[in-house]
Amino acid sequence: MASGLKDISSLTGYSLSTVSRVLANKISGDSQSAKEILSAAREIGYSKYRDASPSSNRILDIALITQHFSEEFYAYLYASFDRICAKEGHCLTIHSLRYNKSIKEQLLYLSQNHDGFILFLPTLDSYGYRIIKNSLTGYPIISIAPVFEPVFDTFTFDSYQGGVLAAKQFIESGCKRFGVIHGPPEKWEAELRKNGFKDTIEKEGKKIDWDYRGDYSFESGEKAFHDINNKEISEVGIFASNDQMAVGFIHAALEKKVKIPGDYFIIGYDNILFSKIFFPKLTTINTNVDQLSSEALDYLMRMIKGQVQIGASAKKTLIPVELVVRDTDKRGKNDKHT
Amino acid sequence: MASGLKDISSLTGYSLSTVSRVLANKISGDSQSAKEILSAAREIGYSKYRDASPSSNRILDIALITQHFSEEFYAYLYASFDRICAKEGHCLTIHSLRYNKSIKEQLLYLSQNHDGFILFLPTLDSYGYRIIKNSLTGYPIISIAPVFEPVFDTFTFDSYQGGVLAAKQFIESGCKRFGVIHGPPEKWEAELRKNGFKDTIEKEGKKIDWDYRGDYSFESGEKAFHDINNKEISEVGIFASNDQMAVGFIHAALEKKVKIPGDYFIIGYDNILFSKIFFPKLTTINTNVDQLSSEALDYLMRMIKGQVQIGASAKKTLIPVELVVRDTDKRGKNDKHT
DNA sequence: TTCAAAGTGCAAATTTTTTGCATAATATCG
DNA sequence: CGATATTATGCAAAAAATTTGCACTTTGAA
Repeated sequence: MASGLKDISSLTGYSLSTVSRVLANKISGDSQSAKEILSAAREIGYSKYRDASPSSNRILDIALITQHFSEEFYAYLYASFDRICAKEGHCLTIHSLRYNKSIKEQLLYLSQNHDGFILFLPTLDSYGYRIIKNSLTGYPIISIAPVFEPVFDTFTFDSYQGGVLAAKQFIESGCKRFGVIHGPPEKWEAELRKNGFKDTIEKEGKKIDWDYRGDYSFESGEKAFHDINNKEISEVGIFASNDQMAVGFIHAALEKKVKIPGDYFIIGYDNILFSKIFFPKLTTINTNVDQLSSEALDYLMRMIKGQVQIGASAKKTLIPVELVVRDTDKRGKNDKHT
Repeated sequence: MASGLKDISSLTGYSLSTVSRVLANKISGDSQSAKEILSAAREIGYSKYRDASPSSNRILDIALITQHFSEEFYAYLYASFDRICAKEGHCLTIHSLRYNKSIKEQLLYLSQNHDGFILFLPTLDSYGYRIIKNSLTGYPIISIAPVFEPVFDTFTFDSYQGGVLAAKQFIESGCKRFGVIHGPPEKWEAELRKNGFKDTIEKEGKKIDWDYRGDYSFESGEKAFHDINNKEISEVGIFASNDQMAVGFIHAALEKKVKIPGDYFIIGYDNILFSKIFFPKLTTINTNVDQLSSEALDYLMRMIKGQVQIGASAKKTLIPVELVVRDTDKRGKNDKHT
């Protein structure tokens, strides 16, 4: 089913020359003819479609490149990016990188069918990122994975601010003692969440009375509870680096008939579905994924259209997060079912 | 960055003629040269790559076509298909259909870059499926969405059997009264789950004492509890058409200090993450997504290679499901933490 | 060892794409 | 409102890319 200019010509009614010129950018891509020709070219899969400059009339294909993981968050992320992309009339495809194959090879192939990449590769190291950068110079790429030193322009949530918000909530509601459940230390955003919390507490002249090194899992939240419970510290405002650990902590506490809120107060991070369903409803930090998608895509689009320089410096954009007050922080104690 | 035979030729060292012949299937695709040429052709995105017959040496590109939804299940599904696909050395991409654009147009475009489709479109009606079938005759397509009358060869879980398993468990553990929480009636698989349960109960000469029409949501599970609780029927074995409703039911029950298991027994369906985490741990029907992916992909591969006829009759393949006994059915009462 | 089948490269044949030129349509400016 | 510049279009010739006939080489089975 090889397709050529002839097919596009007979499909649209324009002559071969016109079709050729549109696809070689010898005619401004904004005319009616260009629009028809480009859309026909895309539909029949004409190979030079992607060489046409990304005018207002061309559907752009964006690849979200990640590694699938069986977690609610991924479903959220994909749905959000897809929704925002659809709003702009562009097309999103999702791909999972294989680590047993050459990253370069995989991305090179994908770059043929797409106009730009959004990378979400939280486990990739700087070295990996540089390989990508070097094999695709001049190709529009942004990243949405939290890293210390970004190689690509990066959009992430303001994890540090999340910690700050949690700390402020505890302080303002009169907590006197503070604890924190860490995420895995190799995760950059986990450190930021913790540091935002810690710094804010200490700036107020208070200190962290207890901390526990978790790994983001439900089980490590349970273990965290048993740890603090053995030490018999109570009436503590505890910030968990994610909701899973927060929920694990509460679960273990309830089994032991320990009151939350009451004996402990908890704020989580992520606002996963179950944090608003289960009893007691979890106070947590909400991340607005649509806002992240929207800003990231907007920037990528401008990159593709040549309005933003590619590859100069790698800037970071932090998307604000917000506190969602439910029932597990101290303040929520009095007005439970909101 | 237009690429041609010349590029492939200089990349692989073979002459233009050889390259041309490999890509036009004038040479068996199993030779070493064919392998090198095909892989180079794919990497630089040569347009006729997909015309080459799907020999053992060609990477196949499969599209999983769905509509994204922010639910754990979707993340599971994508990860599973991707894993199985990777095992075979093929490449999976995921796409979300837009209902405000021509389905035909979108799929036509995708068919250019892929060797076959897996459809997961639970909300599409027969009419929509027929449009797809007619616009892509001869193209390898299978479906994994539960429907009454399949248009494409379909692989789904044996929902009816799930209901049967739940009923048997209740009967064998000595339950005397039975209830069911429906899923939305327009969902074919929800009806099957319910019917499997009902038929098995009735075959034993018993009857369904209570039923409630839910909509798969957590909230409708809570409402179901309030419904049965007002009617003061107790010691009932209740089969919920999904875990969300089962968990909602339990949640509402625990708030009212009603015992589960005890006053009610519950079996859910889906085995979502939280069903094994929360207390009491939910007895449920597990679906083996990897098995579904594996069988579906295997069949699609054979379709692509021409070993299975396309478009003759639309057969259904039912993947078995299994009962996971935890704490909420009657039997689980005695050995809680397993 | 022999012979058939499949693979390879060169150069010619064929197909596809681009471009020069003439003309038509559209926009711009006084 | 008309003169003029700019852009779009199609034909046919030119250029580029791809396929194929032919001769030669390699490989594997008998």
